[in-house]
Amino acid sequence: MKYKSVKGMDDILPQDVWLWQELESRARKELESSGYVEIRTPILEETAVFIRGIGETTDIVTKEMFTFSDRKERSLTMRPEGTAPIVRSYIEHSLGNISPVLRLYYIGPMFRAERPQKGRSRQFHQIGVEVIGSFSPYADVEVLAQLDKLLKAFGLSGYVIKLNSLGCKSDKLKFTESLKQYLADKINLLCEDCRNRVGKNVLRVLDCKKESCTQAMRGAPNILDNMCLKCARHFEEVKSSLKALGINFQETKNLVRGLDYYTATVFEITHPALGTQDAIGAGGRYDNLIKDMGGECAGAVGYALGLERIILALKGHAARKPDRNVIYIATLGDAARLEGLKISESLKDGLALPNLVVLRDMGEASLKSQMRSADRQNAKVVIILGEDEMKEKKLTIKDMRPGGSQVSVAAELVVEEVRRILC
RNA sequence: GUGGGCGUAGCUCAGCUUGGCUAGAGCACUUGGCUGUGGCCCAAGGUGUCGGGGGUUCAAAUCCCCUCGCCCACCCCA
Repeated sequence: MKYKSVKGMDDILPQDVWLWQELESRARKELESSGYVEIRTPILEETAVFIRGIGETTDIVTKEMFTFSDRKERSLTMRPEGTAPIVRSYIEHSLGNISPVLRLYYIGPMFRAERPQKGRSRQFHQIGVEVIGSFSPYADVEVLAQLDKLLKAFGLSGYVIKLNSLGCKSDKLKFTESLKQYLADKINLLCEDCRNRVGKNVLRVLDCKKESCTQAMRGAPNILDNMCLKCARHFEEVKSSLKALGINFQETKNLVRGLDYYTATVFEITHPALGTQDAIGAGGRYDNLIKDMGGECAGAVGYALGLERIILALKGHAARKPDRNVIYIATLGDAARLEGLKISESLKDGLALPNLVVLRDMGEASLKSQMRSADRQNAKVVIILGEDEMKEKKLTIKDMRPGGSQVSVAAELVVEEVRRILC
């Protein structure tokens, strides 16, 4: 085979695409009915948007971005995530003027140059939400409640919402320092990865699964103990409101997010069906990002869902492929073929059927093989137009469902007759 | 970047251990049996770089070396 798709970038084939369309349309319906509006930002951004936005020491920025120079030596990057571009757009177009609290959503591909594995590819798709313009804990609650509802709308069950708070910027800093101090004389007890993490992102040592590290972390300082009163209250408010709404969550004190911009509330949705990449979605607050990127100070919360991972989690009890109402027009001869085209147009115009699909045969296949393909396409009705029918200005309409019969009607009456059979 | 597994028909795979007939099966696809009627049944239809390259051998899908690709896991993340 000469050409194949680029590593980690997969085709979504015709036989699978319905599920993607189904999930996307459910998401749009769900989110728009709650006042979210879609935003579409470009695939490419100036590299600096991500360095500033995600954090220059994060793994995403240091080793996972598709970055290249254009013809004028500008450094461009294919977006590895959706939040930084949206914040860029928010500032660039003063979107805060639309309304003090802006609810945005996006659906689209993201790109990270990682080694592919189950639930992880180099081009993957996210559905994400950003609420910009509020520091209130109720924004967090609204977003989480909406997220829970969206997952249910997808038909998902068995997922777990993990919740934590990192505290505000200065809390985070203080906590990072005290962790480093705590670990200063324990470096030798940690695994190789964690020794690295101490300098780069100490918080990650908290969720290392290695026995030796978990041991060493016993007695480590707690995030909650290092949190300022305001952040502690914020977190309490989020938790009690979620409980009041009946939304189940697990408080997970070692939950840490890898992107630098997260502050205060952070969360992650995991699903057991996935394998080791078990997060189907994650998000949190990013109260400093907008200011850090050059905008006015504004609070914000958001999350992103990995569509590929949602689909993996859905395997087994996936949504049913929607039923199509297929009408197949079988023709014999050139004149009939033209007439068939006209009929298919009048059927599409005249029949107000949901999911109506009118198929026509292209070539000069025998009636037998046309009937076969009609059957394979699950046609409910076949309209046969041959020489006899042309001569008499009539049509044969066959009901393909088990026990269905076949009638001959005048050409002008097709729409009516098909409606009688199908409706 | 680091481990491990796997590459034979469009798909799922057998054959490889112990080298040897024209490299197979099921599914799918096309056509026909039924010259204008689907599903079931029957029949016929394959120029497959046996992932690629090199080596060993009279002989390689099969053994050896290299390489590429895919998958799973680490790392990281949605």
